[in-house]
Amino acid sequence: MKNSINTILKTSQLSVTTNRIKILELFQNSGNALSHADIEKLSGKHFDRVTIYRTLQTFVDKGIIHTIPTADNSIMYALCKEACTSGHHHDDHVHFICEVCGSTYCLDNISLPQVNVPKGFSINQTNILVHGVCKNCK
Amino acid sequence: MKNSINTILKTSQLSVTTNRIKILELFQNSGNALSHADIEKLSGKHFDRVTIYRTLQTFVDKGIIHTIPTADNSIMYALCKEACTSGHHHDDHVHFICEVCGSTYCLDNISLPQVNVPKGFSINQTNILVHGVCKNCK
DNA sequence: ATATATTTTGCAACGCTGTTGCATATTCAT
DNA sequence: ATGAATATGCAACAGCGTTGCAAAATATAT
Ligand SMILES: [Mn+2]
Ligand SMILES: [Mn+2]
Ligand SMILES: [Zn+2]
Ligand SMILES: [Zn+2]
Repeated sequence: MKNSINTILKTSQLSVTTNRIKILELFQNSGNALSHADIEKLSGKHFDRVTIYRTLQTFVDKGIIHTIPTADNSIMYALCKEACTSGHHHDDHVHFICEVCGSTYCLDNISLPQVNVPKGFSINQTNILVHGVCKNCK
Repeated sequence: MKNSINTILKTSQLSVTTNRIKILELFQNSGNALSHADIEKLSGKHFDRVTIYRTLQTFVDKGIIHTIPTADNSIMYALCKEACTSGHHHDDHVHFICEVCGSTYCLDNISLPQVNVPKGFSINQTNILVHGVCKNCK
């Protein structure tokens, strides 16, 4: 496990630091999306707030994680499962937020629906956010 | 026009004030969605920042306007066109953000696509945000 | 129309989230 | 091991939104 984290960081041309290893571990162990606040709590406040912001931004830039816009204007982050690279994300999947447990899921196995727009409009990117109850909470 | 604004406010059991009339006029004249910052600019800073926050929140509570979550974590507001009432919104339509002019459209005439979720998940609400180029900018 | 009660507004102060500059510490390459 | 490059922590700051409270505006009753 720690080996694969090493690989992820090195192939992204990032220094391997305690901080980055710990944050990547949190994502891998969680499975679901995490917020900045989640990471602060889960890490036991061992590293600085600013460092977490910078680490998350770096990971997004490198295509290691992607952001998930939410209805309450917080930002969630989740590991990229598809072949995302530096500056080129391919995370076009539905995101699901459970109203009971609060978990945010990346539904990457679900087909993205076709969205219709009026004549003259053209689509570049589609974000779909679904609220409901997850399978663990039903 | 001012008469219909009067009606909107009174049927929502709200006092008719200069402030609320002005903000409703801005929405009616704009046609597209507005942010808090937009309103501050358009109103010429004649009323307080806090009053705008409270007015927007009141309008949302009363079912006069609805919020639109955006990918850059700002909040946009738009007039409710469907029969929204206090505490019960029915604004299930696609929102479109033009990457050229920045306008946010409520596409209430477009059919909402069917989103598939895995077995065991149930849907309560769907938010669809489309980025692209609008008909005025193509 | 006037007086009273209710609601709204503006101001000041505050909290939360995220950012930047810079000196120090850590990691990397030789 | 040494020096260069990179990452971190700290402090300070900015922006956005919230709250308490007194003054002003609006609605209601007489
Ligand atoms: Mn995702
Ligand atoms: Mn809308
Ligand atoms: Zn759940
Ligand atoms: Zn446009």
